[in-house]
Amino acid sequence: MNYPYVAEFRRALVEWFESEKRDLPWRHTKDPYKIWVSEVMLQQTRVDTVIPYYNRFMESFPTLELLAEAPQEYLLKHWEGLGYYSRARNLQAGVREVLENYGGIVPDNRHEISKLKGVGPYTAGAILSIAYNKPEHAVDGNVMRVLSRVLEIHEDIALPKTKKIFEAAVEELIDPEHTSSFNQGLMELGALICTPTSPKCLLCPVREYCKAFNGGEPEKLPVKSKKVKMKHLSYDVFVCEDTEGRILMEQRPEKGLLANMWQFPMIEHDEEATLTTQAIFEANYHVHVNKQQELMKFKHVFSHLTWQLNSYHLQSEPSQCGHWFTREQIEMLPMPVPMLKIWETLK
DNA sequence: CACGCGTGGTA
DNA sequence: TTACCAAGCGT
Repeated sequence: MNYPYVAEFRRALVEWFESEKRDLPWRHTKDPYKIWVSEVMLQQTRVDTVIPYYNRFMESFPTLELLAEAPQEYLLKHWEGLGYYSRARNLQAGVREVLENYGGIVPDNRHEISKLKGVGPYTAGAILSIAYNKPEHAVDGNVMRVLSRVLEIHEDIALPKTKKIFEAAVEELIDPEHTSSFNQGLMELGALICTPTSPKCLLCPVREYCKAFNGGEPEKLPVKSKKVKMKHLSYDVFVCEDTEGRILMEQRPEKGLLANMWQFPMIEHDEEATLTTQAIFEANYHVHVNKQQELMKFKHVFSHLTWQLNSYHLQSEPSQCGHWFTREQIEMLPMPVPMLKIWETLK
């Protein structure tokens, strides 16, 4: 790699991290299970968002055994609002693998830990370096941004193959005596100093060893291509309440978007089209509707698509078909954010 | 490899 | 408002 300041870079980064690191809940433990949970929650998710979820999760599932035994609906309720719900199912599957195949001890080597569901190259390296002090790379978006600037790497970080370049770089740079602080230091630097826009170079502990800073244009890095094409879908959503106060719910399929989450019945219609007729709803869900009133209309944006939701409150006769719940029971069901919005409005 | 998979914050 | 993100992984 031909980077002349390895020793100085390590020392400056580790010392900065030790003195400036944020006080975060998962930094009070070296329990590999807890580090694992924190790393999964942090995937594509902001620190401030994760903190309350992590704390609540550890109150309910302080050990790997308790998580392994949890009913999936109870687990998903703890993940409700955090997004990427397959992370929760994969985490539980991974924990069960550890109990079955490794005697309840999280593996301390990349080969075995990488076999666990939901543990990819980044998460493996993070657990190994933070919990076990192993000199393993943990390359995420922060690390690629920081090192693209420090080393002036112009490869497109949106391309999967580019990550190999950064993993190789970390393998050379990593401080073998302080693997945890080194890896976390790179990420903390990316989060606090070496930010995507307007990096705070004058506060950076490694600016003297940064090629982009010395070259003058750290904001031009990293190079990142790739645009996302959005799909738009429109639905009518029906909060159908019978004369006994029970409300009709449905569970989403076990694969795909919002898998296994609960929702009020939804019927898709093409853009700008008329609302679903009461007759169509009655036919689809086998209920007799007495009254219908508009609830709220709003847009919900996912990473790769948007929903236009028009919601209605229906009064119906009791029915034997479908899943009907009391208001108290609905509070226990894991629901995605757009359904929670409708629910909060109705209450 | 490209794409599917949530949500809330920010320029 | 649109765009782009923020500690990725599975398929």
